[in-house]
Amino acid sequence: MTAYLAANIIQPMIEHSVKAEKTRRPTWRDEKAEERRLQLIDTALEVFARKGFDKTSVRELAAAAGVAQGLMYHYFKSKDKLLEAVVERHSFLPQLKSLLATLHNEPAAKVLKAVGRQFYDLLGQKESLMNIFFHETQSHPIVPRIWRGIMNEGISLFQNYLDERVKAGELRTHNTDVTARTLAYTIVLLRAGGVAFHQRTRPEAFIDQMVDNILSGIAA
Amino acid sequence: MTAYLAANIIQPMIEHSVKAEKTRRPTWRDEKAEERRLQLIDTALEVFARKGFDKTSVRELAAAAGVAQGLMYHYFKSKDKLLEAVVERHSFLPQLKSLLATLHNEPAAKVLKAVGRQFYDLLGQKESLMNIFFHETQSHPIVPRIWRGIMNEGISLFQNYLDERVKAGELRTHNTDVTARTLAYTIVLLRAGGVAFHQRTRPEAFIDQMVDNILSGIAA
Amino acid sequence: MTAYLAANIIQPMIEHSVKAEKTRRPTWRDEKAEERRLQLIDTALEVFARKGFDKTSVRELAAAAGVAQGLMYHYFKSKDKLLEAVVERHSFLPQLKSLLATLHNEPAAKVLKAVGRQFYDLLGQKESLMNIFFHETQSHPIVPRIWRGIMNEGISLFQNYLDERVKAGELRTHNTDVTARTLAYTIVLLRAGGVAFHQRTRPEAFIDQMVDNILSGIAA
Amino acid sequence: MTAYLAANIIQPMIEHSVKAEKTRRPTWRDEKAEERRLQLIDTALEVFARKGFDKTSVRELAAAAGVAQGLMYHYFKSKDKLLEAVVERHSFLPQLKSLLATLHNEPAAKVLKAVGRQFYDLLGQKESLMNIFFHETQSHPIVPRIWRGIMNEGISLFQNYLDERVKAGELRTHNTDVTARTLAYTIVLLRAGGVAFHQRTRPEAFIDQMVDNILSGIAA
DNA sequence: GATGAATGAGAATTCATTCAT
DNA sequence: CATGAATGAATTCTCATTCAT
Repeated sequence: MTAYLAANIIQPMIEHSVKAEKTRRPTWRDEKAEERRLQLIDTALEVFARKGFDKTSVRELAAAAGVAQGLMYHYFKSKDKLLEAVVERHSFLPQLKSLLATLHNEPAAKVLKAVGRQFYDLLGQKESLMNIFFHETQSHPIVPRIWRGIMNEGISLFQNYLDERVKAGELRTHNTDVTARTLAYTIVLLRAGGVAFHQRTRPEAFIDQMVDNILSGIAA
Repeated sequence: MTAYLAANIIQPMIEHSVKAEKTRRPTWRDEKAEERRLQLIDTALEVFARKGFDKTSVRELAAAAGVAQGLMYHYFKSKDKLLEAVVERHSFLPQLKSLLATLHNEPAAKVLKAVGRQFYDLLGQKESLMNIFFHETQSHPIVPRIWRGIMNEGISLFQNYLDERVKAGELRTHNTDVTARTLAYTIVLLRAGGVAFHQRTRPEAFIDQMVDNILSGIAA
Repeated sequence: MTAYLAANIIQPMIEHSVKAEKTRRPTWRDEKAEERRLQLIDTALEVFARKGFDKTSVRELAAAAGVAQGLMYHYFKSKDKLLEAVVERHSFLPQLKSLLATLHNEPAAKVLKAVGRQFYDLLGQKESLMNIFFHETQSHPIVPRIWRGIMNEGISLFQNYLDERVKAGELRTHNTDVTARTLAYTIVLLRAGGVAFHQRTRPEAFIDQMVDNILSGIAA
Repeated sequence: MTAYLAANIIQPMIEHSVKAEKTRRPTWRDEKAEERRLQLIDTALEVFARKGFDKTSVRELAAAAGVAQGLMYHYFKSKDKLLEAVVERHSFLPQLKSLLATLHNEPAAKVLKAVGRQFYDLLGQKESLMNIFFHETQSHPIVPRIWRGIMNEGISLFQNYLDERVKAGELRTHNTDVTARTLAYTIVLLRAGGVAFHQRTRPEAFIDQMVDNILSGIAA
């Protein structure tokens, strides 16, 4: 029995998502559970974005999802882990990648504006997540980690594209990292600060003109 | 800056302590009290920036300042009001204004890089405040209000300068709002994201090249 | 012991499972169920002894036994009832009785030491149960009831033996209750406190010398 | 300010009992606070003894003491620390020592019974504490530590006395550790088990006869 | 001004127990 | 038999705030 105990007590915390028992096709119950899990995550995303992580109690989250508070802890070990699940699930890295995958061998003058707008739109769709990225960075290391992952990957892909255009002779030889970041950072703050700052230029027009500026320069 | 202080710091102090008998020379006691008040604000700035507002208890703030918790409530009506005092006192609008005041009639090619770097440095000096701007925006309306005030004013002044240079014929006619924001936003995220994103270019060089790009364009 | 088991273990099992159709030969399923029931009890004994009743959750018990929590409630109406089942099943009264049954008409000088050591060993084998006796007495009346039953019965039998030896002229006329309890109590605490107190004398030697002292006295 | 912060933040937890500020004579407020502290401890002793540590909520403790729950945490860092404070404060080691200090050079035949009874009485006065010793040993290491300290010290002193009597020629040469423990352990269980076991002999008489047995032996 | 004792609401988390599958 | 999702009450602990001294 000692061996038995050892095997079962040492790691009594049951991972409920990844079933330990070999690989087994998910039963109806498992599917329901996974559905519920996602529902809880999605609800949490909205509430966290709206009220902020610290200002949201687990009781509220449960109420928003229409379940008992205790159930939250059936699905997530802690409120912190729930936040992690939220940012992991809603990371828009895939969308960003596919957005940037279409670029190859297209002339910059033609696509930069389109890509800028699409990026701006993507951030708009992910407003709740952006909110979390901006506000909950400090206490939860996973939040900046995900955010960093997205930005670094996106900028890297974007830079590759710019390098191609340099090779193709469309752009002059220059530090494409700077260009990529200038465009990306500006669009991010355009979105995040959009509510905050009195922007006089509509975002789409802003992006177009920014691209023009960077392509042709503003010197007389 | 003196006017600023007078309007925002002195007045709330008087309000709670000696009930301002018209205008009266500050006594020794008043000065001591003001000193203590500022000490509490400065300590709070650091602790809030490091731990976040919600994660910081009044007890901790008091301990960090070396006073009893109760004393906090002599100087600030509530923890929220303390945060307001912090962002009000440390708003760097004055510094930003004076930074931009030197620009008039200077050629853009010469000064844009310098101004960009100075702005970047200023943000660096105000790192704690930036932290608060980014993280505590949601629950405390005064935070984004101040932040907005700084950005809008700064961009407006910067834009005025750019318009001058257009008039002077140094820059071509264009939407200077876009240029101002492109530079400002990028530098802000360069600072805020500096730790987060793997930036391959050193900030000073980055700013120089960004200015070059925007002035001359990157098209071949 | 069989009678004991029949009375205490078999019956509650039947009660909850197959609703005892008179007396009926146990089927294979009944046997499996009984096996499982005993496994749950035995696991619970270990875990309760190690962690304490209150500090052990049903979830942990289930995990330790390798079953789902819900199953616990098929076999035991509540966590409290499980504890009762544990102390009932592991009561070592039968062993104690058989240990004391061998004494009759044996000379005290010869057997007291042996009996003392055997009692000490028995307590050692039942360490987990002893733990429960000592720690969970308060909240669960059945615990002290069982413990009392064992002690009272044991001491009574032991006293009978001593009375015999008095009658046989081997021991002087005296209050044998006192003697029986002195030996029994001391051995119990020797065991229970063994870990706690810095005992300078090894238990076996201790028991021998204690018996010598009581038989012959320590007066010069 | 950095030094300031370092000095005050690193150890923000204020020890409230031992004032850090030099040594300063206790003010009226300090005295009130200490009184309150003791009141909370004493209340806790009773309630813990009656209901058991785990079954007692901090809410109940506060109610029993007539204060707000939050105040408990002003005086004790946690419920566990409160228990530690309880056993530390009520350790009866001093009383036990003074009880045993009177023994020197007194003849054993005369004093053993008296000391036995006094020890029994002392345990009776400390019934609540004994309860805690017996029931809360497992989860709170300080409990057995204190209990061990008392027992070891007491037995050691008692043994010294017995050794003296051996040297004085009143007792025969023998392992006095065994004698000391036999008497002590039996009295402890006499007290602790008193309620539990059907003792047929009144405690005082029991102690007298036990001492007689050990001094003179029970052999015919 | 300054202290820290005192309050009570509310937070995260645990847990025995039930029950549909 | 067996599972584990679901419940909701209870628990420990934190914290902003007040106030007598």
